[in-house]
Amino acid sequence: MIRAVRGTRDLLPPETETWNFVEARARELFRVYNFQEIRTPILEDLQLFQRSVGEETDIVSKEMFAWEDRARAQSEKGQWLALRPENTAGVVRAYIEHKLWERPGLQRFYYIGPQFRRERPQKGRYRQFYQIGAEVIGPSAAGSESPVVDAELLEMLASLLDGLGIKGWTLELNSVGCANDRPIFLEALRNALKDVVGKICVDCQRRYETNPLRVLDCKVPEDQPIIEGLPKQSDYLDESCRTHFVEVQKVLTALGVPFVLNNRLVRGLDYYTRTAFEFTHGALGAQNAIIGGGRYDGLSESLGGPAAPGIGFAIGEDRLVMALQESGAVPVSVTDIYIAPLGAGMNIHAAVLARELRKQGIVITVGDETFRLKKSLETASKTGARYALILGENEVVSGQFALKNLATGEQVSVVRKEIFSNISSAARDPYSAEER
RNA sequence: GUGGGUAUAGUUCAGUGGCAGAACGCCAGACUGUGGCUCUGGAUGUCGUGGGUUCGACCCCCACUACCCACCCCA
Repeated sequence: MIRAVRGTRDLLPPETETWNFVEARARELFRVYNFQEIRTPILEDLQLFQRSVGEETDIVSKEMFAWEDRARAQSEKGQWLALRPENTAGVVRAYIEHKLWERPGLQRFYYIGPQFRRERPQKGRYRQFYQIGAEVIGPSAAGSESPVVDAELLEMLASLLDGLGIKGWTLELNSVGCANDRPIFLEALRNALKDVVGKICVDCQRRYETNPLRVLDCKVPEDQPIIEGLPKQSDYLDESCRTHFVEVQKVLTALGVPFVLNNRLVRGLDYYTRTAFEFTHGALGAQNAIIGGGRYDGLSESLGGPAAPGIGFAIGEDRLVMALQESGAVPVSVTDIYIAPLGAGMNIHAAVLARELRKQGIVITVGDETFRLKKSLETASKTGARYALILGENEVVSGQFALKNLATGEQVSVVRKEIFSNISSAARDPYSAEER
């Protein structure tokens, strides 16, 4: 048997209803905040990620699907391609490639799509996973560095989670500084670590060499007292970063978005500056981050573009869906009427009637004239139809249709034109969340 | 890449060195034009794969593979 490859999975109904629900809600929210959709290729030049995400990050150094493409000519080498491990780099590449800074004002993009990382799968982590993300980017003169932009983005996310009915999320906030102050902080951190390196866990000893910031993120209980004594990023922010961060918090408070400061919050990608944040949710297992993001004021320049500060986030859609399922409110698809043709020659009458009703927007499933009525009603009931409509010789002759409410068992006799009005009283929004 | 767990029906899982099981689901009948409840019957399977031990292996041993969870790392 051929199976879905490791770390990938099929999303089946009815779960896909939940995915569509989440995406529809996100699109609606993006529309109101004036974000527009951007679709960048899944395949990119490997260099894009080496230069943005960072050559030394785990994502690029060992978790990317990358390969050398076939050479175009015998004398040439192939281009190295990669499946995108995240979408911000692609968006910024497109921003530069199409000179989008020439467009007036701030650019606000959103995307929904698959990303790929060659990691060992576990709960909430897949090799093909889905992100719903957004980016705000533009010249400083357009206001791209404004802390209000940060706060607004966070407020939008809070609205999304609340609007989806997701309970128990936490917004963790930090500032990771900028190119001016980060080297100073790093040096202080290294110095402080030098004295305690023998006392910390083996992973942290390795992090001390590779990525000292990660030590702050350590979860080993024994290390916590030591970490408490280490320098804090917040004490090393330069004046502009500090005021920026304070302003972000002020606006957030004014907007009524709850958050907690977490000066140990570290982002895994090299390009982040200043505001860094994470929305977490309990009951997701070890992978509790549902949204991650932050500012990347230098990214455009490091990719050869103009100065174009920006901020963005990525929602782990797989995890968001899990959180939604935890909260219990997931949408269900509904069949309005199951038409049960009864007896030879009734299929054709059923098909004609189904066409008429569907034109009115009624969701119809049609049975088959060879089915016994008992079986049709049973199938209708099991597949979640609200009504069954019996269509046999009697109905064709009399023009009176037996319309049965499958929930209550009530059955009425109606003429063709009354079918719609009899069921539409319970009309519903296909995207409204209903208790299953 | 590392560690732990798991692998038996469509699903969730029992099971014993000697005939392959339950519940739910599926199909059919009781009830020929009335579902849900009940009852009766039926189909389900290379017992993950490949070796080994044994008269005999779903069971014991070895290897492999896959999945799950966790670590590293990250959404």
